[in-house]
Amino acid sequence: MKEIAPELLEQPEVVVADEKKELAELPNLDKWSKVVMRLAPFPSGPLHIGNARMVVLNDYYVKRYDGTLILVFDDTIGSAEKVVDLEAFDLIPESLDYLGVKCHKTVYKSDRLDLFYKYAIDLIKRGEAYVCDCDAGVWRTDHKVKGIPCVCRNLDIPENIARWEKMLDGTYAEKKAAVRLKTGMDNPDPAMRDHVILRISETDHPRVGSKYRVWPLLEYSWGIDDHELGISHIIRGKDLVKEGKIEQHIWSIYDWPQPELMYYGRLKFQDATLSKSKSGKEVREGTYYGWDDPRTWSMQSLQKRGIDPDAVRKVMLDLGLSLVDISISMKSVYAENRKLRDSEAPRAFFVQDPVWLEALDLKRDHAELLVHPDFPERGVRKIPLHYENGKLQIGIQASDLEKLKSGSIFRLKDLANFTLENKKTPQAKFHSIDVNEVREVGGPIIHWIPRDGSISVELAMIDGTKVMGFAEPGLRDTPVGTFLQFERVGFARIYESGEPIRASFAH
RNA sequence: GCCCCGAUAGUGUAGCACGGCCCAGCAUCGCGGGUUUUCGACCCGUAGACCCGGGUUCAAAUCCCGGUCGGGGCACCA
Repeated sequence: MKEIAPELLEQPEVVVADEKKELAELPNLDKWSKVVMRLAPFPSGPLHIGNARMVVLNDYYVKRYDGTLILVFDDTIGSAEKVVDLEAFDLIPESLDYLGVKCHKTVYKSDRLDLFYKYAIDLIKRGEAYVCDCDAGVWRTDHKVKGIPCVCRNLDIPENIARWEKMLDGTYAEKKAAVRLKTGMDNPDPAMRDHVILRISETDHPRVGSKYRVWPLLEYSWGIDDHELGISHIIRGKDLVKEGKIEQHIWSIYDWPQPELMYYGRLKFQDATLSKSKSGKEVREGTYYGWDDPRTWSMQSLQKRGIDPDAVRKVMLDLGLSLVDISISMKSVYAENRKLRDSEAPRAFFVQDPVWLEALDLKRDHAELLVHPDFPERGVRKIPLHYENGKLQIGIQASDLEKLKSGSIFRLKDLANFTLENKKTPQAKFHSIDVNEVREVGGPIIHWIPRDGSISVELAMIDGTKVMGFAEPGLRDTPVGTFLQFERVGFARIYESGEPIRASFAH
């Protein structure tokens, strides 16, 4: 056999697939000496879970090819609806830190107006752009829709330069003139006909004040900057494909190398409403308690809840680069988080709004429970039991008491089995120690806390409400920042010590 | 109205550029069972999809044509 067909004896060299499913290669890598990508958030607040796709995808590829990642604050003047918020310049880097994203360089669009002006003049001189003083509404109905050029389009270059000066010096008021790029009035796509690339705005800018009154539009500023910054690959949402086409038009005029454009579809969460403007309003008005309020779905809020950034990254990467609009559930993030963090999370008892139960005849002075059921080597937690006149007060969840029938047997987890004597004024009598006694009859095993020694806990829920309750005494010594599991309640993270201890519910 | 894009199980995704290895893989959810002193974790099993119609071909999830449905753009927003 060995001589006839030795290859059959050898173990086939199975190519072991990478643990992590790799995304597709970036296109045309050979065209570029280095992968350079950029993150371009509009600074109106921290990054939220919906922005994570853009961030994670770009960061992933930069890391994969050892490239450069540039953070570019897209802080042009915006509009009445889109307003730059100064604190976002700090909140966004904070969000990125959480996600483990490292930007090699930070750039502000609002620092680059002179550059945009320089190219604007050049474009006008080349006859590729013109200053249009038509009313926006009239231009839309009479020219764009019909594909008919307006008179401004055919004005000579000196006249256009003169008009440009008038835009800068204030002769033209807001909305009275704008620079249009000659993308073509005969373009079959009305969206592509001679788009405005610079316009007048007298609004004060939070960073540069009233220094400039002519501001670029996104597609123009990027047409210049993607080249100036040496960007090789662009990954962005598909709502920007028209802008991409306009950028390509600009790159063609100058015969610049064309960065690779890639788009992904819209991402919605079935169980989270994402609105940065609404969140901003609620934070300012104090309805939300801050940018780390879970209702903002900001990175800060996820961090506070103890969501591992790698859970977010994993989910985002799993979505890939598809153009389809998708709707996913936060449950997938939670599922990943559980995988990542369940093993580290110590267990504890927490009872919300406890009802007090009098436990009779128990002859133990403490309970011993495992810190983590899967890792007994991590030791035990002790819950001391104090008796007053031979009586022991135990707090249990109202919903658990409700399900119990008088006379039935139940177990206080890791302590003992009891028979419910009285439900109205809750009283239970010691039945037995062995867990099997309750298992055999299918009785419930519930969590509990002793009245004496427990510590009060405020648990911030995902819907913004805060619930009060008590946790076992040992929680006093649990460090701030600990991600733990309240048994039968869910995972949470302690973010503040004291009385009460404050924790944020994760999932 | 005009232009562009997309369509694989409940949800998401792989495969589609070079048709056969795909009676379609993976994850999650569902269901059943096991284990566990949690409604957590773990283990085993199970169910579930190529939008429709035509064409090309020995062979189509993959190519072509037509349709349907869905999304986006048509701002002096980003």
